[in-house]
Amino acid sequence: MAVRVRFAPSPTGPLHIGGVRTALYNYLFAKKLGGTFVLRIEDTDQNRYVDGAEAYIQNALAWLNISPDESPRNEGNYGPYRQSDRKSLYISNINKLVQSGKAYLAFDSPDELASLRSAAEANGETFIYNWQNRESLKNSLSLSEEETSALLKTSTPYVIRFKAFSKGSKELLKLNDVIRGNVDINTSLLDDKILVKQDGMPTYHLANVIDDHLMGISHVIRGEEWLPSMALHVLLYKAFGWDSPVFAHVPLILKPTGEGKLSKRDGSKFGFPVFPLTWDSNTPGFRESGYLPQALTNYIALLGWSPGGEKELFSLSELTNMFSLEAITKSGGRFDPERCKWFNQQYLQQVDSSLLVAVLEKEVKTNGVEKSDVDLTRVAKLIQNRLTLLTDVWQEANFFFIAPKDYDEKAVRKQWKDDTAKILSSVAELIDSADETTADTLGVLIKSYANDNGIGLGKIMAPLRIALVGSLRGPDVFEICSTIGVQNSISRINTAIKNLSV
RNA sequence: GGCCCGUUCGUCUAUCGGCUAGGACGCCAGGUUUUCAUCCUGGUAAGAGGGGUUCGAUUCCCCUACGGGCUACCA
Repeated sequence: MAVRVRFAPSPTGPLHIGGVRTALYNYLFAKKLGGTFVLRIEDTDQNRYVDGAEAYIQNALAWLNISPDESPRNEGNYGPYRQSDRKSLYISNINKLVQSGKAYLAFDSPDELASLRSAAEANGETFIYNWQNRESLKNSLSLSEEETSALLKTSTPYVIRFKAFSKGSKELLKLNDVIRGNVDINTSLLDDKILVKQDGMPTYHLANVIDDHLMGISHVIRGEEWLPSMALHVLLYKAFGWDSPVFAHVPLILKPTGEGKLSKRDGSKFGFPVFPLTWDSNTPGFRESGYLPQALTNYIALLGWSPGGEKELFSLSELTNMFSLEAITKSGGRFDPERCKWFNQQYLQQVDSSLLVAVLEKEVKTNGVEKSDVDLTRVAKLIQNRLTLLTDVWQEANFFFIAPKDYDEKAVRKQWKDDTAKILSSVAELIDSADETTADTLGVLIKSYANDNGIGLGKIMAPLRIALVGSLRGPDVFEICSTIGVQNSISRINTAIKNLSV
């Protein structure tokens, strides 16, 4: 049978990192087995629909290089790919279920049910709409045919419920999950879930089952929050007379503290992004925060799945080759921002420096540098292994383009001595007279000058760095000197002498 | 409360009955770099508790504890 999997988010806002991982696992599984990865938009709840969310989902997947083979943007032979466009399919199928007596109409109002629930709660009990009390509630099972059609004639609002269990039927339902193995469920404990809402729209459960069947979905890979619904879904497939797909419920991604699943608000709470792309000013994305897509997919793939072995860095195609549902972990994993950053740093060191040059070009412009002869490729190579995030670029490179305005006080106090000014002006002269100004020749020149004049190199290097950078950090001094050029270097040295010598 | 799932270093994980329990992040120390970072080397640190089964349990079973999920006319 053809492998077809789907990622089926609701367009209720930006896609968060847990959803991203579910999508990734679906993608990896499909690609590994030469199957098809489908994106279906589950927009049956019009109240929660958020404009732009669907576009966001597709853009996020595209950024991560895990775009679906079939989607609303790129339809295959199983469309439409939005549930709001599939309403007629739900209606025709649910009618079959009602006719066969496996589902029924219920006229109880939300208010009536709410008061039943709170009354039960007051007694320390739980109200469940199921075989134990459905005969005493207001529905097409308890009412006579005449009563029911009278209610329908007056357009009394109703929902359609699934008849989950009847007295005398088999209680034990054996379920299988690829990740969790066998799960036995007592179906007499199930409630009669609403399948069609008063507004005529299907609930998740109904739409999901019908769509997965109609779209030929072979494997349902989804979050663990759906595990309690698996029994209902299997029962629904049976009621329709359809085969169930294979189920795999992946564990949840937890907050860094472990208290509950990672939520949308945790990003700002813990100071890291939880969304792939920036959604608004309160919800920053990994992309805008300086993460590389391959770093994110690598980290997230390994949060809840492991190929074994001791390698950690894998490309998307390597992940694909090794992926298997069976190797997915059973327990939830905490999101660890530090580890995520480490992956990014590793990838940033491997990336082609042209990417950094592009970032540099932009930063140079936005930081108001008017004219600069500095070789951007050279700067990119010098700072590349100093970056953790792409957004670190300017912080690591600004002094190549802008002369220091302030000097690190602590460094100056420690390294700027009485004779520093004198030494540095000789160094400036030395640089000025140099025939060649590569980092190497400058290094040789200054070192031999120090040697010939009995001056410790320490008396030169630290002050020179302070003059050029403003503090004791950054790449090799001779490289900086050579990269910004002789004239720049000399002018910075003279400025420092003027500002720092008393 | 009820139902379901889970539990190996602080965190992510390996182990599919033989363990001196391996790797990675983090942290600590040393080295390289006359700066900082990178990089290298080393160190730190774990199978929730109690019962079984077995020659032998981290691994299989049961109980307890703890954690998580679900319990909507949301997905």
